[in-house]
Amino acid sequence: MTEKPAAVTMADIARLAGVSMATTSRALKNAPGVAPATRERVHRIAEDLAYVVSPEASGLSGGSTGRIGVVIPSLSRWFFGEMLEGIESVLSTRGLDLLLYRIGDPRERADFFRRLPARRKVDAVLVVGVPVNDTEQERLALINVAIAAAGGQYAPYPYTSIDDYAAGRQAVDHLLFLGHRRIAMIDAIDPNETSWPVDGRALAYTEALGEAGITLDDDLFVRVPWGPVPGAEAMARLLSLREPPTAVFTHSDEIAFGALRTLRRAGLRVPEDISVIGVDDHPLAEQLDLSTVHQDVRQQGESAARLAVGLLTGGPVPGQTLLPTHLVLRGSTGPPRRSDRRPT
Amino acid sequence: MTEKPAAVTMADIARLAGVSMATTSRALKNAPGVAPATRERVHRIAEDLAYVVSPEASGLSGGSTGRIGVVIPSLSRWFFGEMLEGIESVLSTRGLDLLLYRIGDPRERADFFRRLPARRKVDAVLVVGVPVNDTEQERLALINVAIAAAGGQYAPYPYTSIDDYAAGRQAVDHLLFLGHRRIAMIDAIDPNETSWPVDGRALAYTEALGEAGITLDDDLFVRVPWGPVPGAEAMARLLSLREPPTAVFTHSDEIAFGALRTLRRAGLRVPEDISVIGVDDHPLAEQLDLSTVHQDVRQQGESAARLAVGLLTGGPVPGQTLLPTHLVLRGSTGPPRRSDRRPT
DNA sequence: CTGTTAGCGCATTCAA
DNA sequence: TTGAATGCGCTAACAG
Repeated sequence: MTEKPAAVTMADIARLAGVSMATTSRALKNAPGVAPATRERVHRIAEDLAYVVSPEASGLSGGSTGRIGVVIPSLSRWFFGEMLEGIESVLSTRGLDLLLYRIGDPRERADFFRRLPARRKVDAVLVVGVPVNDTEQERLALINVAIAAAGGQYAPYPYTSIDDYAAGRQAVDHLLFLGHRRIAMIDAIDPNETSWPVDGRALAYTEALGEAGITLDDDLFVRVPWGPVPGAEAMARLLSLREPPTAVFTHSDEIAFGALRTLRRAGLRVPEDISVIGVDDHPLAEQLDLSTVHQDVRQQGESAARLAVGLLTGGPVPGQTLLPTHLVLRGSTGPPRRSDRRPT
Repeated sequence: MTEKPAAVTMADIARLAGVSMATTSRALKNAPGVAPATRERVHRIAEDLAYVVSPEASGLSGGSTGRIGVVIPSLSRWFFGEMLEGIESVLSTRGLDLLLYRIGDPRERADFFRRLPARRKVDAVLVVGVPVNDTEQERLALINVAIAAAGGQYAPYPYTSIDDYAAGRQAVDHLLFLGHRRIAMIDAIDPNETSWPVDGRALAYTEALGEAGITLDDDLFVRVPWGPVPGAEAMARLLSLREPPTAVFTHSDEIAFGALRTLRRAGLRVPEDISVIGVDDHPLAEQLDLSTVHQDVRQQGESAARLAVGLLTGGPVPGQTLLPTHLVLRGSTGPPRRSDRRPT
């Protein structure tokens, strides 16, 4: 292996420009107090030599890293990918680098909070979709940097998300409006969580039914791990009831996809026999003609990233940003059959 | 904002341990030449004080960053998310950090290669799904670090991917085996690319048909931007032909999803009227009962990450790793109707 | 507006 | 096996 050629240093360009390193440094970072002519000369020389400051040296000396750590449970799921894209887009325009920390299963999670691999490596941490419990909060505090959160907030950090309760109400209220009375919900549980915090969407389900004077039926509320396959199985369970629901509200679209599949296999028609509605407006929801509650995940990512940047620059940041959601009605929802309207 | 408390430095733990910083440094990194007792004492004290070395200082002094830059076109698409997950998993076990650089549209791309934001920030670069042209290769070389690639390789870097040609043959040969003669392909083009390199899957399509003695029909080969919506539109175009195909091979599953939707809306039955097969084995392919060619994307990510790490540690790395693919037959493919077997 | 002076926290010589 | 000395490349006071 050939040795790396020594990189161009600031000293080099200072010499070439005939000024001190201090001036060079100021000129390069566009700090005030440099003659325009000098500044331009320095910039040109730096450009010619394709010079870039060493982040290590700069960080060591200046105290900041120019990096933001993003802690996230998944990279392959659409929701998190979209979120990450939003985050990345604002960080990159701010010239900040994005350091990725994925914590999927409980082991990785425990490991992250025990070892804190982000220590001394980032200026701020952005926690995405991970409810941080008290113990974890204590550990996280050791990193000693600003912390913000997005999409699933159960800790005292500034955060951005949708209003899950409102989203749930939009879906369930619509089913009620269509005339459904026997409405099921397939909720998602995180198998990693010992005690999952109150789910806004599930709360919306129970309250909406309650307000409509409908007695809750435990059989109609099923909780499964996230994903299309568990969604399909849950739907099968609902179909095996003596009196199946006429409509199903799922925690997210990808669960609904599974549910739709079960219905198709069972030879049932949607929405004539059963209505289905999800949450997300996943890109494939349109392909599957699934009614859903739209949320702009990318925008959540952008907003959360701005929070993190705001904390960094010391600016005032809102403690909580709730982004709006709205119904997207497609072909998977409709009124129940007449015979179902007035249950025996 | 309260001032950050000064962090624990190596000098602190050296003092506590009653040894020099040199010894402390050696002990901490388990370098040879330290008495076991000393080493253990140092480690214990470091543990107690929750000390971690400053990567900035260590990097500045030692010369490496401990970071790998990943250049990737999308984060929200399943393929890239899955790839990233594979990459992240091996890097994290190696104690390396993952710096994310997304280059989506041509502007971001040009910007990346012009500014080279990864300069001096990483020990190696992993390029995912981005064909790097000659000019870009020259620029990339300026970063002066090891480079590896994954999934879409058109540059002289060690890389991992599937054999696109083989994957295409698996799909098209199967359609031929079923008895189809009038087979269409919906290929994906990257609108960012001026001259897209030869697509292995498209090549497989033309060669397979050629070997079967089938004359190519330009109308049956359509190229569209990636995604379900373009896929749906392409399918519509194929259906508008005087003599539509009896089977369609799509560049990827997500294009096939769109195609399936068009067929459903058109009231056509799959596979009785038209067969559809994709590539990827996307998680939702099963939900949609789509036949496809399976590839293990996560494993590609892992393999590529190992390449990058290998380059770093100076170990010998294979120039090219091709991962296997295999047919997954589901309900979207079947023999053509008898009347179609012998076209007039 | 510009230069001088000190470090930032650590890894390496080289001696001992 | 250990320690002292030196420098990695840059920023931040402080003077001028």
